[in-house]
Amino acid sequence: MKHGPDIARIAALIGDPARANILSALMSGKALTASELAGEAGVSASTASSHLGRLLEGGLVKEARQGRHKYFALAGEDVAQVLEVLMGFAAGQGHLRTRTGPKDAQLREARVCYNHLAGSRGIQLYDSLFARDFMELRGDDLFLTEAGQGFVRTLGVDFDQLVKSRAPVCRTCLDWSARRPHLAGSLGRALFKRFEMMGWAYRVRDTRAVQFSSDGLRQFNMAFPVNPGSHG
Amino acid sequence: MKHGPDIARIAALIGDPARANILSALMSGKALTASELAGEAGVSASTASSHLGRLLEGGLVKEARQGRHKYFALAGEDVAQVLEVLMGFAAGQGHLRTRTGPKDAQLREARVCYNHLAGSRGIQLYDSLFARDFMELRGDDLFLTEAGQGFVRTLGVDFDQLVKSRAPVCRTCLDWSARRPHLAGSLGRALFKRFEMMGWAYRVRDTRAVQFSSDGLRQFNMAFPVNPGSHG
DNA sequence: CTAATATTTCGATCTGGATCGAATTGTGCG
DNA sequence: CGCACAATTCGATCCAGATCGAAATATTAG
Repeated sequence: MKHGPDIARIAALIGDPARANILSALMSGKALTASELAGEAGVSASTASSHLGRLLEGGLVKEARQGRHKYFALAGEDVAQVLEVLMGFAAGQGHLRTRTGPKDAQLREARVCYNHLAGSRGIQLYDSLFARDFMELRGDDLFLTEAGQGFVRTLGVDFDQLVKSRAPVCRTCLDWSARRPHLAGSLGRALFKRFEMMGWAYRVRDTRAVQFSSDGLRQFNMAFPVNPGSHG
Repeated sequence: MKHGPDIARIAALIGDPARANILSALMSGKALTASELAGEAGVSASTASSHLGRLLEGGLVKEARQGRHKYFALAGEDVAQVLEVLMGFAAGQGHLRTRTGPKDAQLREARVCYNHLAGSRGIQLYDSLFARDFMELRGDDLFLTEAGQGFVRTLGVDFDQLVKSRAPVCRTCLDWSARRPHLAGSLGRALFKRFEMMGWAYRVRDTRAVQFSSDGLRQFNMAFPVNPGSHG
């Protein structure tokens, strides 16, 4: 009866507890098999398969066969974005599934959002890039400046490679806890991958939490300093 | 079976077509009666009432009795935010309920997001405030600079009044069409209200679309100039 | 090829919740 | 007070879809 995008369709997909659990599990960015996801969601393999079929058709997840396993992952950052915002709202509603624990604080500090860094550290990264004129807005899109491109290269990011692929390099993703944008896009993913490779940070098993090593945090803070009050 | 916020609960609320229509209708920012919403959703009064009860309990809408009518509105900007992002994703999925028409182009240009300006004009406003150093980031939050406070006063916004109320003055809302943040918060609301009062823009009946008058647009462009490539 | 494991399909069941119309309650108007 | 209209409650119906177990199918390992 109405105009506008069909939000009911996709909200209904997320609205089932089993599917929501599946999607939440995939927010870690790791691709998981159908049986693993069945376990996460607490349902039988057959029901999980049915749910995955639906999510697939709905464009929320994608599959990748690999050997005898079939791996599932979120279809893209758009999906992660939607889930982030939903989580942010649900959390704000005070309807946390489990009471707020120490794990939660860690998630606010640093976590992975599908494949890029989120949480306070993610925001720090985003702000720092702006503050140092490494990133800027042109029209409606984010771009790295010349200086910014040089900068990320010093961090070991193959920038030319990123540009070659058709995926957007810089993109905004809204933060779960702080309600502030942070850096997504292929650059966001590449940077986080570098942090992992350089041993600055690592993922906590079976969680979205990201743990910085003490030395890694120092290096991170040097690479992405914060100058309060000088956004731009 | 999992950690993290209960997104299924709220997604399920949005996931019903009738409720989604109700929420979409409320995105116009206007408060509507139960019967009006029933009409929007295309269901009987009794079912609408039931849905509204659910939405109320779920914290997505709030009610305000006024005379013999009971007006419903979105519970807050958080809700509008969630709906915006969902719409953005659904639209990107190519699952528009109706094919993209002229109306749609107008929505991209300027529309109301709950109570503040969104679309290209909303982004222009947001960017311009940054470019002219009227708004800045301190830590995780947005603030108006001294100059910015003076500026909005020249537009007729009672800034002190905004600060007095406990609601956040500046807040980010992610844009539906352009995937870029724009200004929400009580300032976003106040500014849009001023645009209406000054006759710069008016809402198109029964739509979220915002139409600028030709003179109003000129004034708007003067007040919020765009300097491409100089974000900050 | 055969065995083992992963995944999907099928058939059957069961239930939450969406829906409506009629009756009831609530509120303001005259 | 009583009428008119708004809104909710109630009772009844009905169905999409969530679920499972078992059987069928795929895929790799040996």
